[in-house]
Amino acid sequence: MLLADDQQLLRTGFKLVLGTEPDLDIVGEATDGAEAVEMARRLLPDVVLMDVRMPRRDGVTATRDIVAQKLPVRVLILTTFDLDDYVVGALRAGASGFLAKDVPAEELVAAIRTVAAGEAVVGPRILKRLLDRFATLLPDPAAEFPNQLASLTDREREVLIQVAKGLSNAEIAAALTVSETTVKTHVGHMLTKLGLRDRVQAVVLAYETGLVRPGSA
Amino acid sequence: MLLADDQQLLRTGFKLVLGTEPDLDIVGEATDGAEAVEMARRLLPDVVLMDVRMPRRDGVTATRDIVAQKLPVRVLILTTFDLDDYVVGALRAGASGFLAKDVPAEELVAAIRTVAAGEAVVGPRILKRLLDRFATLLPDPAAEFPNQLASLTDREREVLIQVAKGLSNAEIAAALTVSETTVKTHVGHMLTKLGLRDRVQAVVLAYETGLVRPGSA
DNA sequence: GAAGGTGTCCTCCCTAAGGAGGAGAAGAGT
DNA sequence: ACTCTTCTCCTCCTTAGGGAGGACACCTTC
Repeated sequence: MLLADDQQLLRTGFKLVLGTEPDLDIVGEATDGAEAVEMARRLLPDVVLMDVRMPRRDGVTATRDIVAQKLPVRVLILTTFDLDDYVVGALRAGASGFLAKDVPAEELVAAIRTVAAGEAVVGPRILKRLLDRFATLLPDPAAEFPNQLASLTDREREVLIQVAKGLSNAEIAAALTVSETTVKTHVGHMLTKLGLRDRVQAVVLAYETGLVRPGSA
Repeated sequence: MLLADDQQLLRTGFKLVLGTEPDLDIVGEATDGAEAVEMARRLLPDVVLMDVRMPRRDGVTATRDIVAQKLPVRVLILTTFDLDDYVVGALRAGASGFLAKDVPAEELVAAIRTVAAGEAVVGPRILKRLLDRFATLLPDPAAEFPNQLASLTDREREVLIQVAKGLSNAEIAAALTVSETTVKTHVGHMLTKLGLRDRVQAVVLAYETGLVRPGSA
């Protein structure tokens, strides 16, 4: 395990707590982000305990570097304040967990073992916020399609999906084995029902409502 | 606390485990989703332990109902298999936590207390998946756009973004304060560079590559 | 100063797309 | 039986979109 925190006092505290656990070894201590990256690469610890706020290089970008190098190293972020910005940034950077620094010792120890096992840990308060935010970001698979799409007939919705794949009317006709005229009729009805001008806007709406999603193509 | 699970055996198991905790009372047991909603409203437990898969009404929609009624009740979802779909759905529904049913007893107890305190709990394996997914959902400024988009000039990419909003050439021209001819030139170049046939396919590509994302419109 | 890239604009031309309007067949509901 | 909806297909017409090809201005870079 690698300790990365600029506060000497805090490092000492961690060493005290973790020293009682025979299976957890502190193989090094870094006092800033740049040093943390260097030591992670050299010492290959299972886990890096990384403070977010550090001189020279903050914990988030340091995490990004470590993860980008594809080292067999998991990063557990420690924060004094559970600010969303840090958490989201660290998440993107590829951190395996986040804990507030005020966690009880046993929880910290348990968290380190969990992260070392390749799973994730997030402190409860932070998790709460994260989930709230996550919920608003996520498309809802179970949700009914808001109002508008409901007015479409099955066939029209089907055509819309084909349109949202980037297919021309002729291609859709071939795919559904109907005439191009029929496709044009469906497309026309679909557009007026949805109040759209052209198929381009239909594609946008399909993505925005979640009728189709990136990656499902 | 309210137990909602259609398996009698499982309910008994939970009662055994939770019975040893003096501060945790099971105030009721529901055997399906509809019943769970009704009992939650009537008994107002601090926490509902809810199975995802239940007859009549699955745990996710039941959770949605409970949350929608703004009851002072937190829902902790239990899953046998940590399938993403359930987790995402439950999240959207407003659940406060998710645990796999194979958690150790102490963890379950701790989780219930955490959820009762208004914070969130997610089992480590599930959390890992969730974080991975979350990370991909978040815009990552550091990621290069995969190959193709890189060949576009700034202006062409800018035009593509406008196209992906569903705007016509004339509208784009107005938005960028250039002539429509210019826009057509950019669109044409953009299409040939990306090997696309028309603007519809351009929209699809914009969404699929993450150049634009659902919700950012 | 020449060359390449970019951004701006033009004309000429052709086709896919979309609107209007109508029509027949099959099924569900009254 | 009758109506409503959906799906199917048609014609006629207009236009936005896209391809080809060229032109000019402004940068950097060599």
